[in-house]
Amino acid sequence: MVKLQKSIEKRNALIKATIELVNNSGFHATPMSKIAKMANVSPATIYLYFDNKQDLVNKTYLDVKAAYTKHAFATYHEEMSVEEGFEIIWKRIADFKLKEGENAMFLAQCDNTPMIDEHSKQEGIKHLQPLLDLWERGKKEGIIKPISDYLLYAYAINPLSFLVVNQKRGVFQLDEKNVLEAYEAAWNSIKK
Amino acid sequence: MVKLQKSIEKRNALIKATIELVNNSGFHATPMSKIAKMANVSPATIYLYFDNKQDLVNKTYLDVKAAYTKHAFATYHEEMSVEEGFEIIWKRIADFKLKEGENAMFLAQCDNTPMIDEHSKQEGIKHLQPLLDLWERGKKEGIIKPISDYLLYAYAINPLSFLVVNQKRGVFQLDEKNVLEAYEAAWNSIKK
DNA sequence: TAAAAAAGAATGAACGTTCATTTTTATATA
DNA sequence: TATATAAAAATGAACGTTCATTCTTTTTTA
Repeated sequence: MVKLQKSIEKRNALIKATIELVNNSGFHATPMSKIAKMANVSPATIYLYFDNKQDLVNKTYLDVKAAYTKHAFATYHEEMSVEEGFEIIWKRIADFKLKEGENAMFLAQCDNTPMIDEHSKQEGIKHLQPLLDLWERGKKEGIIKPISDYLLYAYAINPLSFLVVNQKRGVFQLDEKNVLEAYEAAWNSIKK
Repeated sequence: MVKLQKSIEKRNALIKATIELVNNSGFHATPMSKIAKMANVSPATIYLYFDNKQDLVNKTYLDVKAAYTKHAFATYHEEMSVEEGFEIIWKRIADFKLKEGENAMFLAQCDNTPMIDEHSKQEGIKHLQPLLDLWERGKKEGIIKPISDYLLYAYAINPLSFLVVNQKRGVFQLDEKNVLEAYEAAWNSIKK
């Protein structure tokens, strides 16, 4: 009788390879064989860690989304004022997108294609609850415009994805000055 | 001796089928055979109109992008004030995204994946020049923040894509009230 | 030493594209 | 106006390749 323990490093290598290859070629244009090669693993081994290709990309998506929101809320706590909370979260998100461009680009692709199962997408959305709660509080206190969460998200957070994707493509350079200007634009668009 | 004239209706049917199928399944998951079937055409016929699958999707992208910008600038002319010009263009873009959700969703997928050739993407960007010119003027007149065009685009225009994509997925409903609120958010984020 | 993990080769299905052939179209001729 | 004809347009079947997944065997681990 032996304890079941598949190596977590191998799983991580597979996730990492998936992100890089899907970023460069898209989901259906990256063969399992290539993912296996990049992770230094046999194609058959992938199936010890994931049910199939779809399961691999779903789990990759949820992993990255979890890392993203963990980073976003790391220094936030509910005792903060709405302004301070928003600034902290926004800047942590910007920080994630800047430092982990590959991950951010992968999320953008997932969110704009039919690549990920609807169920996994719904799971991913749940991670953002603390931000929605903060907005709820901001609306109650009359600090944030009383409009839909989707509108708030569209103008406050989502533009960062656009910037990161275009930065990765070499069209645009995000730097500290840009980030401050972007923060100001974000706050101006949602504050009352 | 006979004049060469391939039917434009058939080409349009192929483009339309490509948009719908790629929206639902993604580029690599839509076989040429399916596109052909939806356009009521033999698979081989596609190759009379396009070089190959990649060419088909590139041309589809440029067609949709051209329709998008034509719609956006239809009622704009350079004699307008910056405020008026921006409002007109912004609302025309919103109108396009609302009325032609399929097209808007297709553009969002193209802009966030490696699906389209880099060269075709560059071609697509050129269509937006009138908007960039307007911003240039707005910056000179001190009406618009003196920041990068990408930042302006990210906060003024791009959020609409997010809204349309999420609307199509049934998560969110865009209506006239929302659109007005979104316009206000857009203008607040870029005005000086 | 026995179960778990991993490997590489094999399998069968799906797909983009091409090929050989048929159908349509527009004009030239009677 | 009716017929002939040659090029263009369209077709369905076929080809060769690629890929996800599975199978059998080997290696690792405790």
